[in-house]
Amino acid sequence: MKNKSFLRACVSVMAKLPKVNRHQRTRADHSTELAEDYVEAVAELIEAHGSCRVTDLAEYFDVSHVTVNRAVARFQRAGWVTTKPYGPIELTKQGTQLAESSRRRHAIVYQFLLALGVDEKTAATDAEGIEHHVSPETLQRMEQFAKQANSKSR
Amino acid sequence: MKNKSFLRACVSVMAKLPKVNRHQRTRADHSTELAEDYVEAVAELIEAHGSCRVTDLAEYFDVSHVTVNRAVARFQRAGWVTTKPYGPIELTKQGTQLAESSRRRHAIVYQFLLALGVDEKTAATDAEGIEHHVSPETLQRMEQFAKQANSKSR
DNA sequence: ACACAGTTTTAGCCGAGGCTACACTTGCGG
DNA sequence: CCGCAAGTGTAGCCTCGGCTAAAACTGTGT
Ligand SMILES: [Mn+2]
Ligand SMILES: [Mn+2]
Ligand SMILES: [Mn+2]
Ligand SMILES: [Mn+2]
Repeated sequence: MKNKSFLRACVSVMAKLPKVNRHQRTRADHSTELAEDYVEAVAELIEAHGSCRVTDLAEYFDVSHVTVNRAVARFQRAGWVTTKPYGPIELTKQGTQLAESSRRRHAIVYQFLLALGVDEKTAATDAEGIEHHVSPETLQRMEQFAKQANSKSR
Repeated sequence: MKNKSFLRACVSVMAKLPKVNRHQRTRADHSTELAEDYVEAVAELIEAHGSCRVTDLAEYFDVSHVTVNRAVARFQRAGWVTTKPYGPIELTKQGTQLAESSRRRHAIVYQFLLALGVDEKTAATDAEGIEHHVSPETLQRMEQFAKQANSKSR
């Protein structure tokens, strides 16, 4: 019975797994996840078009402009972006910082997946979700691995 | 200006990133994420205690028993678990299958992070979030890497 | 100057996933 | 067999993140 032994293997691996509040951390990650994607997108769109409007973000994320509008209002309250009525969306100092660290992390995760041998499209998709759950320590390991793989292939 | 050049590097990496609907995939991942964690936990608890009750899950996830109750009702409607009033929670055939594949994926991601050099506690925490965003292709690469690292160290 | 198209905002709906307070079952120990 | 603690369920609240429909604003071309 191959299945039975696999089951036992799983059990033994997961039993050793330190279970101290890891679900709380994951829930916390999710609460900032959308904000991270938004500030990243705002930064990208400003660089690409010179400004970022509600409709740009709606198209970018493939959601309705109404959804964007309410999200932007939340993130304004949180201090990451600023907007005047009917005006473009800009990043605050904090927002810029968050965007930069998020983009750095996102880029590292993406390049890491490429270095691991994952194809570009899959790497892009997976990185979009994975990035928000990567701790500084893991990120550092990923960066190191990607750099190493890069230098070898050159 | 170190910062300026880093910024340009980020831009060039992310510009090449295939952006076809990756946010939709991430949103889809999130909609099944909790279900995956629940069936995993139910399987674990049944193995450990012989049965799984609402309070076990509440303690496991560190949420209120009410939250668990409603989630279990949702997952019963979805066909992953069964419960009778005031009775224990069991997995359906589908639920058992989902639990097995989720646990397998979770274990691989965890061992992969260990192989990458991440410490146990951090690996456990990060794996809890990352697991839900790892595609079959990426999972296969991670498994391969973990196996390789394991055989080297032996 | 003004109409009209495009953009933004508001109103109001939904489900998921968190909570507290309270009500109801169940299973024991005395 | 009864009472009480622990477990389970219900009622009702919240925020987030999705939607459609409709109203309000802006900016451009004639
Ligand atoms: Mn990102
Ligand atoms: Mn993302
Ligand atoms: Mn899991
Ligand atoms: Mn998880």
